[in-house]
Amino acid sequence: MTILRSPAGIPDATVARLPLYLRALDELAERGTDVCSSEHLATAAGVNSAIVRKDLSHLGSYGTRGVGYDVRFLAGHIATVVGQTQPWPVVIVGAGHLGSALAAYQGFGARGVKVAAVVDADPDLVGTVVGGHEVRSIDTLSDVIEHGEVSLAIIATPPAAAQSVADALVAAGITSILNFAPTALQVPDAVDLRQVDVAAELQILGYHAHRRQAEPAEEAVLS
Amino acid sequence: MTILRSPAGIPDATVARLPLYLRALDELAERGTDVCSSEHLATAAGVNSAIVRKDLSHLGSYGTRGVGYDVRFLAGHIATVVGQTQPWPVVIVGAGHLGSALAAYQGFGARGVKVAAVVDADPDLVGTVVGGHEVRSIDTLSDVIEHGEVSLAIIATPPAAAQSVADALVAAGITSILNFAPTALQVPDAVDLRQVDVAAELQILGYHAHRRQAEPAEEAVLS
DNA sequence: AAGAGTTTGGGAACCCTTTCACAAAATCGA
DNA sequence: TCGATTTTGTGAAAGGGTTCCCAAACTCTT
Repeated sequence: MTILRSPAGIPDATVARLPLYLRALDELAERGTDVCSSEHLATAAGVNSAIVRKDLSHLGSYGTRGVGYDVRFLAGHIATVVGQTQPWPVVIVGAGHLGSALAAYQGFGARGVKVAAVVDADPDLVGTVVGGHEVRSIDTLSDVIEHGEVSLAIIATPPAAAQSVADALVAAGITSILNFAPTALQVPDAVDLRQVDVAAELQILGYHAHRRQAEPAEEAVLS
Repeated sequence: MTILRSPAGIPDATVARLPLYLRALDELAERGTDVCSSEHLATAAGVNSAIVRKDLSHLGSYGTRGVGYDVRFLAGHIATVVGQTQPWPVVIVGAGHLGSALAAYQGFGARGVKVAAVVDADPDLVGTVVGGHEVRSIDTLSDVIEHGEVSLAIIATPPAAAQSVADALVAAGITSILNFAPTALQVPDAVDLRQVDVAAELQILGYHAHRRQAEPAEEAVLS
């Protein structure tokens, strides 16, 4: 049996926060801030300062004690670490409501993501334009991928179609998939799969809301 | 300073998986499966069986050794635990591409979520219909909330507007927010905030893809 | 030059989550 | 009825991640 190592380097939890730091740093840079403390960055990123320092220490020591971090330098360094020196080209599979919304999203550019293609199985949608991208037939998927146009894929199809789309993506050599369809996809270990499930997020919120209602607002601890 | 307890009961990691089990169980029930093992459910939910058993043990002992779990019964029980006996009404703030896509999403009903209202600040959008919901003015937000129409809120606005929307939601008494805007919102401790950041998800995938490229496919461990 | 004030980096403790492993409880076949 | 087989439920171990805390390193003021 094969075990997929996650060899050297950066803990998963840290990797998941690097994009937040990057976003926060870009914002700070735009506002003209040259240097920021871990406390400052923590607030901007929505986490606490201890975790910022620990996370950044995994990337090496780029801060100055008594001063803080150089905003532009740190942003550049994180961008390098996450491989964002060039925009990542992504293919969006599914040009329904969600796929169209993603295709039209203007915020990708600043975050190192470029929509390279939008494909759909519905002949009526093929040829239409969403967010400046002409929808191609799903039959062109392997061409698009194998010609090196894309390295990341987003699945925005109905759940029933998601598994066969995933199979096609994997067959064409894609190893990174972001799945919006609410279904558990089966992919090889070597493929990196992330899931976004909006209904599940709401249900999690619902659980806590439900408990708050049930319980008579228990006492807060500590003076 | 106030500390928000997460008092008795179910670990956060388990709560986050309950919606997946619920979805998987509903699928199994539709296919006519009456009983399933932890192994079976694990495959359907995309996790491993040890975790399924541990998670379900937090809800009480509802399985039968040597047999498995009653699909319908377990689904009903989980639905009760997550407070999904009645659909949760949600308000969507922002009727742009993403807000419209969410408003039009047909899958919420089956997952215990009901879109109660869609609001936007743009006068040109107010009065239009998205996914069967007439867009109301954002000025009606407090009315909608205070009249008990909704208990969950989705922010689907541009990042610049997100904080003021969050403030308005909190002022109106909302305590559960799902934020799609790529910005760190500042809310009171008592408010439950979850974040969906599509670009960040892609950047995380990018990091791993980047590493795969860089490293010459290191050896697998174990024979 | 020296002392006061800031802020990083990282060791150590703590906490949460996952995985392991197996006794207990059920079914089934003979 | 009994032994073989299946599968749950759960202690215990292992593994990560977060938080705490403080020495070290820097700036600033006097």
